Amino acid sequence: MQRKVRIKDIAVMAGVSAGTVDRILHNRGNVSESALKAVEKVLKEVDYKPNIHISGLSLKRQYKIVIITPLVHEGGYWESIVNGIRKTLKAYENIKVNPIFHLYNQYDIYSCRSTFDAVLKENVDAAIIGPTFKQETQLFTKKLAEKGIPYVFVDSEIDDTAPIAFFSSNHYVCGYVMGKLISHIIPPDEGIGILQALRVGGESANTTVLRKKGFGDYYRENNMKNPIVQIPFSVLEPEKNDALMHDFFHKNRLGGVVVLNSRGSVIANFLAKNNIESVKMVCVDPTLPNIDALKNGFIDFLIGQRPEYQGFFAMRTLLEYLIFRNPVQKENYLPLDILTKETIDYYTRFNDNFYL
Amino acid sequence: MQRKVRIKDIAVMAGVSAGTVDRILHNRGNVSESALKAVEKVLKEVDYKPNIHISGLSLKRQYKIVIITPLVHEGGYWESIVNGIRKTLKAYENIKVNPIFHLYNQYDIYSCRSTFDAVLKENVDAAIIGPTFKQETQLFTKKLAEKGIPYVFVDSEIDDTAPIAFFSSNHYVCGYVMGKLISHIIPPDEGIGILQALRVGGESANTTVLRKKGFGDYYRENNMKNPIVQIPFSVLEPEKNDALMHDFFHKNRLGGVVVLNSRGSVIANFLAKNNIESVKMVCVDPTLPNIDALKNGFIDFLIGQRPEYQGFFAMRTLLEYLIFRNPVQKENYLPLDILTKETIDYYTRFNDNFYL
DNA sequence: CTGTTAGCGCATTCAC
DNA sequence: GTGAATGCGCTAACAG
Repeated sequence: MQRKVRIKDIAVMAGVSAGTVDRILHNRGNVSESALKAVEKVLKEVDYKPNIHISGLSLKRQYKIVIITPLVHEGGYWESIVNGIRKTLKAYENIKVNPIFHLYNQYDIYSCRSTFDAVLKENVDAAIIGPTFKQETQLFTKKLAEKGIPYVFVDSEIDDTAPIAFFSSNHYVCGYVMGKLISHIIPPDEGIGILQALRVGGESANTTVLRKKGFGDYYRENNMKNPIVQIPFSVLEPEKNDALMHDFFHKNRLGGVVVLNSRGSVIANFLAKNNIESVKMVCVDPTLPNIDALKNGFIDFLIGQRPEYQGFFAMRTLLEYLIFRNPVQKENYLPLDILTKETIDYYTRFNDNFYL
Repeated sequence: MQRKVRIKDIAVMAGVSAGTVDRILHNRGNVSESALKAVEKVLKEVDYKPNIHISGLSLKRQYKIVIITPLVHEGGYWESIVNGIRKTLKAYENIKVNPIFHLYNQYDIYSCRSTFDAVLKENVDAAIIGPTFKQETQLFTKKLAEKGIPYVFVDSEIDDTAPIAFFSSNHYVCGYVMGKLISHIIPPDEGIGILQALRVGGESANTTVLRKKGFGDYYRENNMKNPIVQIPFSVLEPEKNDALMHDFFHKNRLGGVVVLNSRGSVIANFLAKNNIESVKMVCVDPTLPNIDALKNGFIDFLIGQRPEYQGFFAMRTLLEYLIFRNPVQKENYLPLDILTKETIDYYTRFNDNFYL
């Protein structure tokens, strides 16, 4: 139980004052070469860990942080991410941060673009980005980099960008596991329906593409024989979906459905309404409607991506980086949780109560 | 973004000094009736949330907390619980606590008894207990209660005790889900082997009994037809197990094995050594050997109980209770994580890195 | 460039 | 009984 080393201790050991140590720790300059050397020598010998809460207590600086995400829906995936971000702010209440939330329509590239433009006009200290459109995000982050504004990604990463960190699940593995799970619960000869959303601007979300690849690889590696069929579906014209699906399920006799985006409940509800109980489902994201479908037995396995933690750690990492400029771990893949009817309640209750 | 209310604010509102408010908040007495009323009135109007970090900063008191658990093994279940406890201590470093770890042999009731006796002789402020033997624990906690020492359980709860809280998974549901998983991966006619450990003192661990009940209920509710066979196994005479199992697997042709305690790797390793690859396995607890077996394909599904979080929240709850005497939530069931070969790495990496 | 000082929110003296 | 003063570890402002 040896006492923690404090700034004061370092000051004594280096033969300088606490103020000087603080200046060095924060790279505030105005320090002589000799003082710098003496302190750095001590720092190498001892393991100094600043106490972030106390630090924040006396820190006058306020950090302006933008959070840019797709539109948040109640009980949805992005709400969980935002909740996680808010939990960090609560847990580190001593640190003064001014969070600014910007939401864009993830199915409309123009909405995303104008949100990015708006952010660039503000003067922010850092950004948390939930990306959807690859090129737009690359352009945006390039401008952030030019301004020296650090940023982190949540949900997924984007090629050719330089975030200080990203927090996401491995979407490829997610799809791979979905393949495994569906293969466990339907006979090897029955058809599997796949759902994939269509976006304005022609791009399919990066995450879905990766999941599809994972699913396909599992399918091939394990010599699955189930016929694969695409389920037609439109996010922008939802009124057409019911007819599309009626037609589809009339023509196709499926053993199971795999939904590679978070909209599994749409299919599940369709099946429920039409009393089709034989179709097994594997879906992503414990959103409220998905949880309902899981509990009612229309979804058999649901994959969770710990969105609260993505948000929580993204904000926490950003704060620690802003305050101490410590190097941070860049790649952060969160667990993929396999949820069933039996385990879902414990899962959600825990996520609701976990604060800190 | 309204400013947090501080003790100072309450003092002004109630027309008293900060010292008086503090005395009232902590029930230290020496307060006049009129001051008490004025402050309590204000407290009802505002939502005062003390900042635990700053509180600890100026708190002189040191808390002596015993942690009583079964022996800790490297990469084992109980090590994770202890790690979680340590993480709380790190996250709340401003709070001065003197943790005392007591370990007993969970397969020997006499070891447990003498550990409890030793603890009763010390003067502690609170206890975290990982219970195994029902009666012993009831006797022990009764004595703690007489001394007014608060305690919390991790891993499982014990009937007829009054902990301020317990943190465990729902072992019944765990067994139930294990039944579901094994039913997904073996044909309906193949045999299932069940493993259950034997203990000195005749008692089988409470957790295993509950899991067995859950498993049995799933089996019956779903009209499973697989023959069930007990696998002979001894923890105290491990040298006999190899011969026992040889004999057993020679006589029985199994489709799968369900291990209701954390020793699944023992069977998995046996199967590996004897090149028996056709037997599917569902086990509990991502201990290092179990993780190995999962990755090598000898275990197919592993159930995780978030032991780190059990420890983390147990200690955190205890500290908050000791410092603020706030009411705490008593029942705390952690999630049951379903792990596979594909997801295990993300799971363990996350648990290793989660600090706070 | 540097040491000293005040103050963050809170608990704890110690005079009054 | 009570308010004012002190200190926890850290940062910021200021005087030299």
